[in-house]
Amino acid sequence: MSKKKLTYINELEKFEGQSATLHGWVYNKRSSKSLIFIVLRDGTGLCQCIVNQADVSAEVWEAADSLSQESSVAITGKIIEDERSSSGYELHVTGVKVYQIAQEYPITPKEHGTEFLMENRHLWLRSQRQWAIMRIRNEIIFAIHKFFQDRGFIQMDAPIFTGNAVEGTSTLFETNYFDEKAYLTQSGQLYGEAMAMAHGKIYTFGPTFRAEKSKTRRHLTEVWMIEPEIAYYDLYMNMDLAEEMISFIVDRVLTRREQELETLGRDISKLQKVTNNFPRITYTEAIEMLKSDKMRDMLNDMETSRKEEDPKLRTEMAEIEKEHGQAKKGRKLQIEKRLREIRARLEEIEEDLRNIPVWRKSALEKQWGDDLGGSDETLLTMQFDTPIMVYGYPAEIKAFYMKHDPNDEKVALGVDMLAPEGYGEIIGGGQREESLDALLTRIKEHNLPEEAFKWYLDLRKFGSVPHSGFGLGLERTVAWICGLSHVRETIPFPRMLGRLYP
RNA sequence: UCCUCGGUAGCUCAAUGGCAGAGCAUGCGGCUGUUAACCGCAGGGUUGCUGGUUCGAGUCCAGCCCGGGGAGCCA
Repeated sequence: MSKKKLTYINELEKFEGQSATLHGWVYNKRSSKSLIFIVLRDGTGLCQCIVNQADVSAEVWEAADSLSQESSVAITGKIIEDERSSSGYELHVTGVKVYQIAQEYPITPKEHGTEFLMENRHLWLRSQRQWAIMRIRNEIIFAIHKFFQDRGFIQMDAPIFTGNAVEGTSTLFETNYFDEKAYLTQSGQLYGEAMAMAHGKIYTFGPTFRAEKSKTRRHLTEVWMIEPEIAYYDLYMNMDLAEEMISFIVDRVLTRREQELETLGRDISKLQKVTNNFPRITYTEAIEMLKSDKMRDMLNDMETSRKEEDPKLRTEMAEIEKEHGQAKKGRKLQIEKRLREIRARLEEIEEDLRNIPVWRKSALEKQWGDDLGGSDETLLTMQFDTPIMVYGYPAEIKAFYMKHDPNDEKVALGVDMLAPEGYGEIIGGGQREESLDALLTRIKEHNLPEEAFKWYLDLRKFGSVPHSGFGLGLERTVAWICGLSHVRETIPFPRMLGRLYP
């Protein structure tokens, strides 16, 4: 006896001319007197199903007519190639089996605001854009595993509960662990180092938590991090690895998820430039770039172009508002959509004009020793087409475990990778301090409890070796590759300040 | 925590201090190839909350609540 199998929309070409049954949900329905068009969604794609009253029984017609948006249904019919269908195929219905008629589905085929969509995240995931993003996220996750597994890395898991605040800087979520204080991890790195001493090359892949009250398009409180850690790697080998990994991921997404990128309207040419040879600039060079005349000119140009754009948009707005009164229905909708776009852009311009002086001040007055802010990172990445790597930060602003440059004690061998197009830091890492004495000194300098790091210090007592690693933020990577304006759309159920539901 | 913008029908948005409206969604009717289909009719409101100014407040003022994105911090 043959096993029962389902037919999916993404394999319809195999069934051309044959009868097939699709199981899914009603994405949209349109009808005239004797024709009903059902756009069916089955998780693999969309297929338009046509019910012709002349071809079906009264029962089937009534069943089709009763379908509402997101009703669950099995539809049987002949698969026909047809240019009028977006997928290239459509189904001429002969049978309809209703599983459930959906109540009024809240997400209508219309624009919605973010607050409403976030409240309905559990349903929003069914929408086309969200569907495409999740498939790209999956592709990125799979690419990361493939990249490391092909290179002999062992995936190991760091604990999520930790007994101490690792770097002493970030705000962590505190939990009660059988009457003992425990924190949700902000990084698996220290444990990664222990695992690398056992297996040579390892990577962790898991959730990390930050309790900081950041409300921006780049922040979540729960994010997934990928943290490779490699024995006998120095900073430069570490940078080579990070660059190869990012190039590999982007290439996989470009070749295997082209359709989804198109659904998102992503400018693929920008991703095609991401093929190794990322610029590597030292922190000191970055500071010089920020303080340069070129940077000043660029900011002035930005300000001028925003100021010129503003009146142009206002003129256009006045013109189409005037036209709106006597416009026909279709044109009216078009005008209203454009008006919303213009209003949104005007708000952006207003905000930019408020921010540019702040950015200019931050960049031009930057001193060696200052940390780089979000705007500084954006300004730096605007000079390049690919991600860039900034390395050799002032030791003072970096974590205690980072190795210092033997040639310059003030410099730490840390590296950040900044994504282009303003997506900010996607990777942070570096070479770790392998000397027991140096680590003990740093722990004292940072006022950290030596006792909590006893096991970590053991790694420097028993066969300590030079080693390096980095952490990749999955959500920011997904946001960048998908070209999204906010990280909240990169994870099925985002956790952020004020958002614990659904 | 600070700065800034916002909250009007289920949803997206209008409304000089002067009768709370449109589109979508829903229900009913019409239409034989629709692509956010279209056309007609109908139902649908504590204008975030509390107080104040005013003959009169969605609109002005104060406080609070909720949300957007920016600073700090970070992936």
